[in-house]
Amino acid sequence: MGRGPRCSKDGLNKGAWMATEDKLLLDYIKNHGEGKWSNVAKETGLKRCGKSCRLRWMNYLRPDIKRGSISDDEEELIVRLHKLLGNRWSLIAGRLPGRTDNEIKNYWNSNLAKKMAQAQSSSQSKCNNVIVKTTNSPSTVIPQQHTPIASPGTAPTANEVHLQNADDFSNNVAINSDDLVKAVNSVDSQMSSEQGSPCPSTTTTGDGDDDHLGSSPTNFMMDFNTDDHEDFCKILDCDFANLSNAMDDHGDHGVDHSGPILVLPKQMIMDKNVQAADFGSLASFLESDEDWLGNDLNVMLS
DNA sequence: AAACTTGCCAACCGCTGGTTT
DNA sequence: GAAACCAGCGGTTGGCAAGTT
Repeated sequence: MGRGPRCSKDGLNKGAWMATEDKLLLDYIKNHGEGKWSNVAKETGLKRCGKSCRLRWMNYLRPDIKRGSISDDEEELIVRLHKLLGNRWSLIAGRLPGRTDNEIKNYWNSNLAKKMAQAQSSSQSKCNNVIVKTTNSPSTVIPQQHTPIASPGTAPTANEVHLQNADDFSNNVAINSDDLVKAVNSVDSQMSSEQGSPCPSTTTTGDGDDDHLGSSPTNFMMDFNTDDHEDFCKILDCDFANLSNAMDDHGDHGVDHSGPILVLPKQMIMDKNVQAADFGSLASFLESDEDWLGNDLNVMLS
């Protein structure tokens, strides 16, 4: 696409970083702040490309990085977030203070993927159906034609689960999960600007304005996992148009949704009186031990 | 003790999207 | 508008340590 390689390989070091290289990079960041990675090599004499420097800083040298094993709570959060977001490691990491996307990705691949695969194989033998949950009627059981998206241990795929008839939509609302991700990002930036500071759940590196730690998202899921559902409601309030569009479009089966669709109980979303309050119940729903993206929330693609 | 296997994790690679020139 | 630059993301790889045969 008209661009050469970003990291010229000539004369650059590769592989594990030496302590002296770390020191050069740390000194540079101390003096100049994060960013301008392409200048690091020029100004420090470090024989590493900017990309490599950035990675070293983000994954290892940053002072707020939490070392040590992943706790049970963190693991549970990773599993839940992965169900919601798929392999969007940076988004997941943004909700685990001190953890890097690389660390979470590695942890998933080496630990959780296997666990999830085992859990899935045991549960799949019990049930090969997808349940569409409705507010006013008993759950509708639909023959599963494919593995639902976000099945444990796998990234979301373009699999499809067909409803038996269009009436099954009547009590449900479709939310494009990509829109949900946008909403999460949107509220992140909104809350950051409201607070005029980086995410309260992440620590800053020191003194300056350029102490932004990457995207510094709010710790929405961590907060959400406490009893405070306010942030979750905020998300859906602040970018409700996205969700509504996906919802409105869903009656038209010709609409091309780019991502997987979550089907939620319609009443939970449509009733203006409960717009905020009922997302608390949605929060409770998501909080529950139910397999909310696998079965109780039907996941499908248009 | 040596050879082999397995698992972990830091780092690399290719790609994308946003911004600048 | 095109090209170049840059930051960032997710998939993959390679080296190392621990465990097993």
